[in-house]
Amino acid sequence: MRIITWNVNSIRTRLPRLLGVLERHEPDVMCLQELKVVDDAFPTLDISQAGYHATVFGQKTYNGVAILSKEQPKDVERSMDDGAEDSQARFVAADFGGVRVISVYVPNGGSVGSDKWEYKLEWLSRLKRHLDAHADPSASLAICGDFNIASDDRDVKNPDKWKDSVLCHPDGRAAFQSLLDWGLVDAFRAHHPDGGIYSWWDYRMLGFPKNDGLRIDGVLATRCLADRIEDAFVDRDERKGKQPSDHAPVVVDFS
DNA sequence: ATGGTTGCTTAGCAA
Repeated sequence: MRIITWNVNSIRTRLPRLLGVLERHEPDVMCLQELKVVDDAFPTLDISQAGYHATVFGQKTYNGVAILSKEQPKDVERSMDDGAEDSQARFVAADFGGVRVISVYVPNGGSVGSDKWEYKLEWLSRLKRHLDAHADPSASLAICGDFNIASDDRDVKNPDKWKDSVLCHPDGRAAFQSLLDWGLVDAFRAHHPDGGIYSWWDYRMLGFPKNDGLRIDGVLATRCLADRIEDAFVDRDERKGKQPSDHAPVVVDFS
């Protein structure tokens, strides 16, 4: 089973690239973030012609997540079901052949100490509580997405530059660790323990040409799934050329 | 300490 997660930063602008990724990598499941369109504007027909179902939780202008899949989704959820008031589309989940897959777009956090920062930490603790209430660490579960957290400095090209940012702050890293402690393995980390492979580069300041990157996208898998990791890589070529997303797709294969 | 770029929406926000 091949799972890809990709923050496309606008499905409208990225559709040609997305169709290319589907054709080239043939994922069984593809988690998307930052669609920036409402459900009705999602290119369902193009995705369908490419051979994929689309489970969409869209939003105008900001956010929006989806799961594309060869198999029909079952038991779709579009919220963490915790009764919280949340106007932001950042969570969608479905079952595919006995594997529960969640596509998440964790809040960026703006700047440390801001309202957006508090929202990020609260959102992460809600996700942890969601797992406590609705998931089982001994079942097959993969949380895939843009976590907006580089969990340690192995995932940061220039740690000194980024150490005080919302992507590397200790409070965010602690929240990420509490997800792992619940019973998840960072699949990409497990396959590349040395780090030095990144999934996001700022559009500004020549981020990509200088490889000033961070790995903030990934797949968190429960143990039974993580035991079956066969391969994990970043499709760095997708960050090249005209109109790239600022994120590259992260691919993980399970036997 | 600021600013740099991209996308959505149309001057300003979010990332």
